[in-house]
Amino acid sequence: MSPRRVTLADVAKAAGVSRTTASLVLSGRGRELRISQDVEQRVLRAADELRYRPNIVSVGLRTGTTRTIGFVSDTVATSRLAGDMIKGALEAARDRGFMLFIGETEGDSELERLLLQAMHDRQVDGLVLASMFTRTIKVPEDITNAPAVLLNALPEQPTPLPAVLPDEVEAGRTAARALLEAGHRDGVYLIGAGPGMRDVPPESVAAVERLVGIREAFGDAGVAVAGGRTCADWQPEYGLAATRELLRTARPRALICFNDRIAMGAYQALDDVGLKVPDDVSVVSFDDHPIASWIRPKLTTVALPYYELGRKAVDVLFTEIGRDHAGPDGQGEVHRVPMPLCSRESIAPPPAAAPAG
Amino acid sequence: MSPRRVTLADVAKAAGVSRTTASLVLSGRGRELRISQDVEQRVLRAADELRYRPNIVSVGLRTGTTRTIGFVSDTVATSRLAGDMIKGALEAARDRGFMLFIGETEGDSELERLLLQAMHDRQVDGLVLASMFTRTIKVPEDITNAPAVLLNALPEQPTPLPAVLPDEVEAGRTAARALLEAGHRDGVYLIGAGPGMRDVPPESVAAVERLVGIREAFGDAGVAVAGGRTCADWQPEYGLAATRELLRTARPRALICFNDRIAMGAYQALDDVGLKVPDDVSVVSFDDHPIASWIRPKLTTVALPYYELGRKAVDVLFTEIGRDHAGPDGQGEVHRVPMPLCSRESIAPPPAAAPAG
DNA sequence: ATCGTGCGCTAATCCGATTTAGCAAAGGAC
DNA sequence: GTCCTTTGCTAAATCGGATTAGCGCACGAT
Repeated sequence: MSPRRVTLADVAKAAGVSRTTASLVLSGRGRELRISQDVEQRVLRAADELRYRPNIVSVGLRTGTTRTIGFVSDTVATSRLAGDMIKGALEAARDRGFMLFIGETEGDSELERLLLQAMHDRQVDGLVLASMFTRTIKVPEDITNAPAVLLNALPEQPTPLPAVLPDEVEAGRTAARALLEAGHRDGVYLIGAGPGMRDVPPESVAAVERLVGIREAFGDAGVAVAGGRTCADWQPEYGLAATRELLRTARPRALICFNDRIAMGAYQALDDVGLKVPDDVSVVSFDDHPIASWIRPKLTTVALPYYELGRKAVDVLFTEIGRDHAGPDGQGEVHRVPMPLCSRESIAPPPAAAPAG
Repeated sequence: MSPRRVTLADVAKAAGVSRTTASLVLSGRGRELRISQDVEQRVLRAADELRYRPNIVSVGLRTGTTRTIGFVSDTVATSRLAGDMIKGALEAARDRGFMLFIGETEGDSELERLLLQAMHDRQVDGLVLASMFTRTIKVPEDITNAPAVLLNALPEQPTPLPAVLPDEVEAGRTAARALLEAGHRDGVYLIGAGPGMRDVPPESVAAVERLVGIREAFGDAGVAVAGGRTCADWQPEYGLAATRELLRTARPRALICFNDRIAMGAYQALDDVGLKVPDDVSVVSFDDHPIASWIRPKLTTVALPYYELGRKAVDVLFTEIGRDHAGPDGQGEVHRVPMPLCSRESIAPPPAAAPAG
């Protein structure tokens, strides 16, 4: 079918030189090894005319580098949430002429082992180990064969692997400040976790860190959080239930929902009792899920910077690949990516506190 | 750092045989080439003890097959909608010991060219060309170098490439029947396209085919669609606007929304005028987007079978890879994947037609 | 003329497998 | 004893590049 691929030998023949010379010229080492201008031009022209492209498989075999990185996740690739993470990784890789292998473990460590093996069999130059939601993971042992980076995950035990994570603590502060700046000082309730540091779902790094940031910002402002409700799962129905429960005993002025889906449930609960967002109750949330701009009024939320996380992970991976992989270097660095506030329509000054502007 | 990988030569040495023999045994051709039981056992044991795994890069160079397929899309991978398509493809590939390269073109044909090149440079065994939403695409010429399949896309010009698509026409019938079976015969309106065959957004294969199915099912039942509204974009806000507009002049009994986001907007419009779903107005939709089960009442919708689409595409690709790539074989086959109805809470019998059950 | 020295290029090896062709030893026929 | 088979295994070539070592030539110095 397709005409055979053009190889270095073809180029060499067309230029009337040896494969060695052609290789030297094309790898830019012609000068260094004293190839004449004339020959250099001939080779370059031949390569161009024949549309020569080096076979990366061959290069991979000889040099050990395949210009390929593996992106292994529990279920990120196919999570509707974090596709942007892949996108960021994809583009960062593309910028450097690298391709991405994608693999999913679904949390199954046997699958993970197999997947990492398959990637090593294909001589990937590096690995990104990603998690759909921020959490601590057990770093598989086979990892150390190639440079690797944790994405949206922290190692259970100390490892030399660097990690890239959203700056959740600062996000917590950001959310809190958004309310404080609107003038809220009373009746601020949390939905999804809190108010105490122990009221968090297990395994959720995000919950803990967001809560830390929230408490810190309010603390600094001398404001006390009025209360909070945990949710078994951060889904709309649980947000709805938690908010309903809250409304039975309290009259909130503002809600900090721990994610947008919870906020969606909260909207429904508020609507049920005739409370208007943001006039009666302000709502701020986290993630910037697409629904945040679909529900009305549009939700003000602190965005998870998926795209940047993906990019950053690959960037860090490349410096890791570049590094001399000499001795054990202790603890991997943790990179925090800022979470920007998406100001929309769900925050207003509290009714009582709306004097002359 | 990591101990050097175990190679075939290591196994051969450990078993006290030549690399040839080791290769023969491990590739299962030992019997055929008269290798003795004794030697066979020695090789097998050595390979096992050393945990030998063939280097796929090397195999790729020698045999030309890399057990890798490329998944090229406009923006599927990172679309929150169609991640399941990747998942299906990933799992189908994994079942056969294949890995997936992911690439996005973002509709840029130059990027596409580069990406396909990069994949060929890595000797992929086959390609999936996917589109985020069903549409016709211009098939790049470089494609013919390897087996390929179109996913969620139809070729602009006839090609020998097979295509895998959701069965949208049948989905249209399914949606229509869901209403008919609930007893709806009057006041059925379409939101997003229709009622005429010319009232469809450009480029949207889904719109046309869904409309065909809807009209057919109603036609067969002797029922006339009461009317329809097109939407410039199938987003909630346009669904909201279109439904509002409709409500100004009509009193619908049932709505067929062309996707779930439109339905979300329709819900809002109905809510605004105090109409209850499904008691006053039944709603049925397409896609089974996550919000379909988040909004209240939960939306009955005809699901886009993303996961199955991805699986099917890879399955078809494998038969394509298996085929003798001999002569030009005319037109590629079109595979349609069924779209199942997700019955939830948004359909009820029309008020007048709710007699004794 | 002889030797040394750059210059400009190439032969040969390697990466880790697969695959073809063929060799040495044992067994059988005559 | 010779020749032919069959058996059981291996040497060598190959895939497409990168890389090391070194060859042949021209030129200048002696």
